Amino acid sequence: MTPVHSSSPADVPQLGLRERKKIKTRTAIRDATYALIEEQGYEATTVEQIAERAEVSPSTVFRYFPTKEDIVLTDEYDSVMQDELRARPADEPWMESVRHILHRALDVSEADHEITRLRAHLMIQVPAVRARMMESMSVTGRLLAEVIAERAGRDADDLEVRVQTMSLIGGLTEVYQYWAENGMRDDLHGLTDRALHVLEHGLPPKKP
Amino acid sequence: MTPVHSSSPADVPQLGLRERKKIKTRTAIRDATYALIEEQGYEATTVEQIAERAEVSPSTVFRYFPTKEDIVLTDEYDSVMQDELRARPADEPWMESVRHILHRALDVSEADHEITRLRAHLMIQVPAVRARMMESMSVTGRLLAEVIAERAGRDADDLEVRVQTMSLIGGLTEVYQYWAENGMRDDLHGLTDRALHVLEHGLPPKKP
DNA sequence: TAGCTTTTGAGAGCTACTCTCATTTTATGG
DNA sequence: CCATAAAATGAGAGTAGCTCTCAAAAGCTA
Repeated sequence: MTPVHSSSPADVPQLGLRERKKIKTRTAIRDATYALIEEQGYEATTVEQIAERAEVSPSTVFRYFPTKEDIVLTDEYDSVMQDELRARPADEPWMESVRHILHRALDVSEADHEITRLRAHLMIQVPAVRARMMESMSVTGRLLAEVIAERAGRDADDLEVRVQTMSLIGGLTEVYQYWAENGMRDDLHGLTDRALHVLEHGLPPKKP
Repeated sequence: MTPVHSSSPADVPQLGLRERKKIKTRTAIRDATYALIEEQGYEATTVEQIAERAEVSPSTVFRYFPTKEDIVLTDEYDSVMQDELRARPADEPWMESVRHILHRALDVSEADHEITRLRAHLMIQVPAVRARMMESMSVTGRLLAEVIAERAGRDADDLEVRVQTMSLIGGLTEVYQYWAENGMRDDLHGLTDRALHVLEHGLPPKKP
């Protein structure tokens, strides 16, 4: 859900020079982007500026990332989440498994909490980013659906499975949005638990 | 959810000439857009072409619609739905109310089923359109939240209310997507009922 | 070192979208 | 009915995201 971008430069030793350079360029572009956005904001930052600071040509930027939004938003963590979900005991209720990996994902994102916050900020400020984020959430949803389908003994293309999954994604996206709108003060773990409770048992009556 | 664009030209008599012309221009742009998209596809259709066929200048097109996607997607029906939802008996369980207005909305969209299908098609073909549609769904969600909050005796800004609402929206969006992907053969009413059942009672076990 | 493949940069081109300013069109008040 | 204000339009210039092509540079293989 929330990614890591700053890869330690030493953890890929056996790769060829070509591959290593690619990774370097990729992170250079991302870092340049994050820096510029914090200085000037998202819209004010042009791809040309990004290219300049990353010391590559604009063409190269687009070779690495299809759109400007993707520079900020791409995770490589979807499949990791999927694997972790699969690693949970097969007889565990899937909602319980989801709860587990969500909290794990939150732990990871806390390590990168600068970026988590920047993204949250962009999400409520920049419509294009929000839209792109929803896109990527629905991709995550597809992966989730496969695992949920396994557990439920159903097909991943099942309407029921897909609806269940995307309703989950929708609810969780709203948690993030809520958190961002309220100044990122609340504890995301707590909010997530409240959300999962609603999704499992429906709206509890009254309270305020 | 799905809008009407072709407004009968006679149902706005007491409006000034100015207002009438505006409406005419608006629908001219929309009709031109729909026609061109069916002839050439979405991407191949430029705003310049749209302007030409609608007999206005490109500037005017952008004065009426902020983005190209909006020409295809803007509904004026959100507030109508909200009103209808409010008109339901106050003691009716809100899920039941939602079911009612969804089926009503589907009836309306059947009247315009050309456009409903075109949109569904664009939704699975054009990422930008899909993204924009999700945006507009989440706006609908905000309106829904207000009514659901009333019924549940809660605040519309409540995390619980917002999560419930957006999970509903997420699930329903997936119904539309499912329908589009499967050649728009199924009955949307039936699919919607199945979705609502999942959202209310969770994933039923096994079946295929 | 030679020859092959991959990556990069330069640059041209398209289109969505914005802004400004002059011109036309509609509304209004005397 | 005309003069004047207000609103809508068109023309045009400009920005930026994004695509494509082609030739030069860099890494790989023998």
